[in-house]
Amino acid sequence: MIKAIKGTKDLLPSDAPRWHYLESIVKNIFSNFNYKEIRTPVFEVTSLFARSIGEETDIVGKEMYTFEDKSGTNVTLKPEMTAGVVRAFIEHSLGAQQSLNKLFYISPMFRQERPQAGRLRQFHQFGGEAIGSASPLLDGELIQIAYDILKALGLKDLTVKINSLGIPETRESYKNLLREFLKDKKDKLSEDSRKRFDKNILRIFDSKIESDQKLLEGAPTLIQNLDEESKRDFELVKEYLTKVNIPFEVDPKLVRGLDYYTKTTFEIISGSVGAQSALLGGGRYDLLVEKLGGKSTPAVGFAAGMERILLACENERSFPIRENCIDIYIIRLDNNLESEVSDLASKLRRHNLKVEFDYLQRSVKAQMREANRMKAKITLFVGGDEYSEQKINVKDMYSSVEQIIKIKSEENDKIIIKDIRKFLSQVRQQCGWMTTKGKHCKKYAQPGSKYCHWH
RNA sequence: GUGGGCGUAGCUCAGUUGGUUAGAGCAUCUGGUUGUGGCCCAGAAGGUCGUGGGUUCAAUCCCCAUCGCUCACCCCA
Repeated sequence: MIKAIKGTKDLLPSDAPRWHYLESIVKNIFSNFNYKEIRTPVFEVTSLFARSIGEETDIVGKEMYTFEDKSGTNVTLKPEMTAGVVRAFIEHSLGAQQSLNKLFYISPMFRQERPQAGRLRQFHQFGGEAIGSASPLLDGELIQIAYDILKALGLKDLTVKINSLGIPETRESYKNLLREFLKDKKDKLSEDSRKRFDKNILRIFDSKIESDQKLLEGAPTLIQNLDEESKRDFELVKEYLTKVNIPFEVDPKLVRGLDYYTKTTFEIISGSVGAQSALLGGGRYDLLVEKLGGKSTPAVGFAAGMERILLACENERSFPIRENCIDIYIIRLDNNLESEVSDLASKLRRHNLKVEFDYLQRSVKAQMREANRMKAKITLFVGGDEYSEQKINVKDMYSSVEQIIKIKSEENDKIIIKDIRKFLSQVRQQCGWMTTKGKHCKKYAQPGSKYCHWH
């Protein structure tokens, strides 16, 4: 049996409602803040990522899906979105048409890591990028968008962490301070942290090893050593968050791995997923546009892991999924009426009704079971005496009330549509089929029940 | 790349301290009177016990290898 590649997952029909729900919230909230969607190719020239994310990072160093295409071009499946967005921004001179571009995206990403809970080789991110302004209002705005999306999904166990990395000059001098501080303790650091000491000393703060953290006690923090402008901007970000009621923690250890960050960085972590607890992360990247060959343009953005978010939602049972009901199931009473049933279904479907019928020549009982399973609001019975009198039996599946209605006038089919619609809307009103408050749907939507989508 | 755990039906899992035709629940299908669902009842279908070797009269069970899944480290969303 051929199986999906390691670290990739099929999103099956039963998963689709959750994803649609998440995507609709993302689109809605971004749209309230007037962010426009951008879609860039899934693969790009490899050098784009090497230059933006940083040669030294693990992403570029060992996690990219890189290959030569038939023309010999070295291409890479995108491991993150910012590089591609900035490339598109520059290539299409978006900055010339509009001084500030507020963009969002939803897209698959690829990184060849060992899979684990909340980590896949093909995964999905949504995110936002505001390119063209250095205003800390945008830092705050993006954190607010991110936070509001997670809240809209019903998530509770969230922590917003923020920090500032300052500008490269102050960061370099701070690194020297830290190097000085740790110099004598280097031998006592873990092996990984010793590597970080040489490669990217700031990342020692990320170490999960207790002894490393102990050695860091009393270390100078980056945030105390910021330049005046970064300090002021950071204050403004905090002010923004306070005003919009977003609880946050200043975490001087929040370093983040991508080379292009400057000033504000942030992360939102969840206590309801596994070890990979960062649901999203982002920050300012004021130098990246210029580095990639554009005009010097400040920017800020974030990226959110959709699988991780959905994992947190499932663990917290944070939102119920509305049962997928159909409007009408047509029952065929005589097997030789197959084409009539199909014909009727086609007409109803063209009237924007969700209609299903049996394609397998099954018995009436089996058809009814199917109608019940699909949670049809009403069933139509086609056949028998009524049908020869141009009438059909309509049944409200919730109350079991049946009614004979005329199916055809001499002139056209419009009358039946009208009557069926009327019956359907009565059914909806009577028992609240369309809402989760309705008795029937309530039964099916109970979290933990076997009818619930959460498993 | 490193380390731990696990592979029995579509799903969730029993099982045999090695011994005849490998089980359950859920799901699926068919029935329970001529044209009616949910509950209930009856029946059916569905498994090379991950794969390949080895030990043995005999392996789903013991040993080895391999593959897959999973969790954690690294790193990151």
